[in-house]
Amino acid sequence: MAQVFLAAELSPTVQRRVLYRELRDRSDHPDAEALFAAVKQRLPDVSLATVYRNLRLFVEAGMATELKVEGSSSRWDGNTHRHHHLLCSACGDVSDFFSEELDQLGDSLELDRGFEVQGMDVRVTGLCGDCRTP
Amino acid sequence: MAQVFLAAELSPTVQRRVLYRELRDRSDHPDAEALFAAVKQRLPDVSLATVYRNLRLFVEAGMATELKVEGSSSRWDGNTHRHHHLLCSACGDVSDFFSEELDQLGDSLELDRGFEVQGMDVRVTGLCGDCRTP
DNA sequence: TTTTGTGCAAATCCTTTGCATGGGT
DNA sequence: ACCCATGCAAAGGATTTGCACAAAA
Repeated sequence: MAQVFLAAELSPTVQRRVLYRELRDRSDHPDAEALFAAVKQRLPDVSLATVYRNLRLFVEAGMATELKVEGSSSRWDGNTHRHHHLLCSACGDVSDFFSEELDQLGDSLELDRGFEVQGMDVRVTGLCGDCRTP
Repeated sequence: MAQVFLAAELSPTVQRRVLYRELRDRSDHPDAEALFAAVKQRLPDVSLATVYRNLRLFVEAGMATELKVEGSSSRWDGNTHRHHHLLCSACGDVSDFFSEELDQLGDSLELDRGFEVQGMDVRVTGLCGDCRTP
């Protein structure tokens, strides 16, 4: 993990390390409050402001992504590999999915207006396994 | 336009008709403030609350879509045809694009966990024509 | 006259910021 | 000592809500 902070030119404070580890190790795209609660278990005095401040820094450094979805506050994503999202319209759950074909198609998209592609996020909405058959 | 309101079971008040028309006739995915300003030209006494209230109703009725993008307030989209979005990371511009292949691929996506697909929004980020070569 | 929609203002939620303190080098 | 990150509390922006009045049925 040390290299990550080194590369990002961010000093690896305890708060940052605990926050980053939490974000990286879970795949449920938590919001700031959830991360705050998790970090607080280890660092009872941490503040919500610190969580927000550092999430912003992580995003700037490419260590994380902000995911704004309707119906909730921003979700945060520590997965830096190319991937896309499944959004459950019933429970609000967000999960990752990967698709070779989609990525290839994305790379070769013919876009008019000379748009220069930097990235792509596919959001598939629907019902997750749990919500489909209760 | 009357049928749209009929189908949505929304009474076609002046405010709603002006707002809907504005939203439907522009493709720049305006935010609530921009729509408010536009509607105000015709209805000087309209309130921002009415704009927000009705946008929500439009979305519930499937007449519009909310588009939460980072770095700005919610954008609203009156295009009800299947389409995707180009987001310019420089100027914040949002535009539509269409792709047969993408839609077909989306329809046939093999998703594990028994996810039942309802819709798909592809967000391509990058530089729009204007920002690419200034 | 009953219902429904509106304008206004206040409230709420999420996120950011200013500032004094504390920790690390 | 210096600098940067933190905690706290206050500020800020976007959106929603309560309420009294107006419009429509």
